[in-house]
Amino acid sequence: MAITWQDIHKEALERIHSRDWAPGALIPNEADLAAELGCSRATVNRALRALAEDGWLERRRKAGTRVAMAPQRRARLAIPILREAVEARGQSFAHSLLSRETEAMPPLERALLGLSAEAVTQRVRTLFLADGQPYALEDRWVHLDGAPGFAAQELKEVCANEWLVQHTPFARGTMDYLASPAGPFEARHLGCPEGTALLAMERATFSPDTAVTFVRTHFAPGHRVRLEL
Amino acid sequence: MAITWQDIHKEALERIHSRDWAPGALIPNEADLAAELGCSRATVNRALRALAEDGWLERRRKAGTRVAMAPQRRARLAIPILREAVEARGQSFAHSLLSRETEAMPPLERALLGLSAEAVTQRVRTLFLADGQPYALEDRWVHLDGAPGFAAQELKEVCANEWLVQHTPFARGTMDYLASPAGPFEARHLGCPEGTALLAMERATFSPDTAVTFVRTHFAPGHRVRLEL
DNA sequence: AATATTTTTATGTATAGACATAATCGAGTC
DNA sequence: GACTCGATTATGTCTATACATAAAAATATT
Repeated sequence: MAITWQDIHKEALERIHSRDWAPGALIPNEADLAAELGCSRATVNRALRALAEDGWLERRRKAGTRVAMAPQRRARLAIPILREAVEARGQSFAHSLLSRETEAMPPLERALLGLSAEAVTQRVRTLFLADGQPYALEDRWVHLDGAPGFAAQELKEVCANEWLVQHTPFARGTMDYLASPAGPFEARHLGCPEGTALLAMERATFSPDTAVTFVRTHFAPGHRVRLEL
Repeated sequence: MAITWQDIHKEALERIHSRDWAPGALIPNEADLAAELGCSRATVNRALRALAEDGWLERRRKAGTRVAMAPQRRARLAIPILREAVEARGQSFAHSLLSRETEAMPPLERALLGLSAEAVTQRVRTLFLADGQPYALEDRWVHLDGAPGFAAQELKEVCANEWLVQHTPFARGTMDYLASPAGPFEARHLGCPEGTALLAMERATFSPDTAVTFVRTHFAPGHRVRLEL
């Protein structure tokens, strides 16, 4: 077959790696590259666009394409779906509902979701186990108006996380990672001393219309989030 | 102008959000969509491919395109370049070299980089300041064979991080986030009590040929990493 | 010299048409 | 039923061409 855009992609990456195209330098324009490499401009465009999306190149109309000063500025993170993360390691997955109450959100969390004090929310706390060992402790508030049907749902089989993923239209959100010392609650359920440094994740989720849920998850001691670059 | 791929992208996202195209369901093929929406198949392809890259759709040859069961499974993380992160918040950026010695890597870190015990490495510790306040504490090993010129470099003006980014061909690596209690060294330099829960990042970097560097960075208390979904 | 206007140019994108490729489906076979 | 194998089909990609658009560079105007 003819030259594929992957060929061009590979060739360009090699030129970047070899510093033939040095960081900050302007590279030849698409038309010239197409002529040099023996393919159409569209193919070159496809390859260079992919490299730009991954942060290797910076492109601007008329100004041309240059190698990024700090290459590889973006990484993809697979959003953890707890069940999959656990089962991918060949461990058994289980969860147990610790508590579920209709409870107003604290002002701080409420502000993050942009909800008024009148919004009705439910607090659900769940412990996740991998091979019977504590894996993560989830503290979740669900905005009932944003998740119709949630209140009526038993959470024995399906955990809150999975129910929401499958039943609410998801649009956007934020996810923060931070370190947090274990409080009495986390210490008891994760089986570690109070004050242990734990990795925590805070996630706010919005449907196209309104806020849906805010979660704070504490992971068991030693947990890591890995990104491949 | 004619219909753009962004139009199709938006239209498709709306159909997903409205559950007109429900999770798991098969959507019409490209040719049909092109006919329905009044554009060429290439335009539809561009839009659907973008949605697939962001995790909204799953595409397979012959099998067709379906809405992902757990939509939005990937997030982009902007890899922190400390100087940029600090300056983006309008704060002044400074760094101070705490120590620099030729020192063998501990076996654990060495194994991560796949280096033999003979590899010559330098250990560099740097404190980063934002508006004069401690921001992050970096503990770095540099494999001198993988970073030619590093040993001769003064690190007063340019910090190790920036020098390496600009002078070594970068290819791939891993990045882990974890929680770690402050030891005496971190406590002293970050100005917090020993045992404080700190967010830490471990990063291994490889050039096309060999391992380049391993870094462990402890961030000041309260630090967060944010991902936009 | 500062400012406004035009020209130029590299990337961005749409199109029709063609072929490649993977995977499913169904027909025929054992 | 289990299997092989070819037909079918949806996505993947390349091509050539055309025009759009942003922004830099050059030019004209004040």
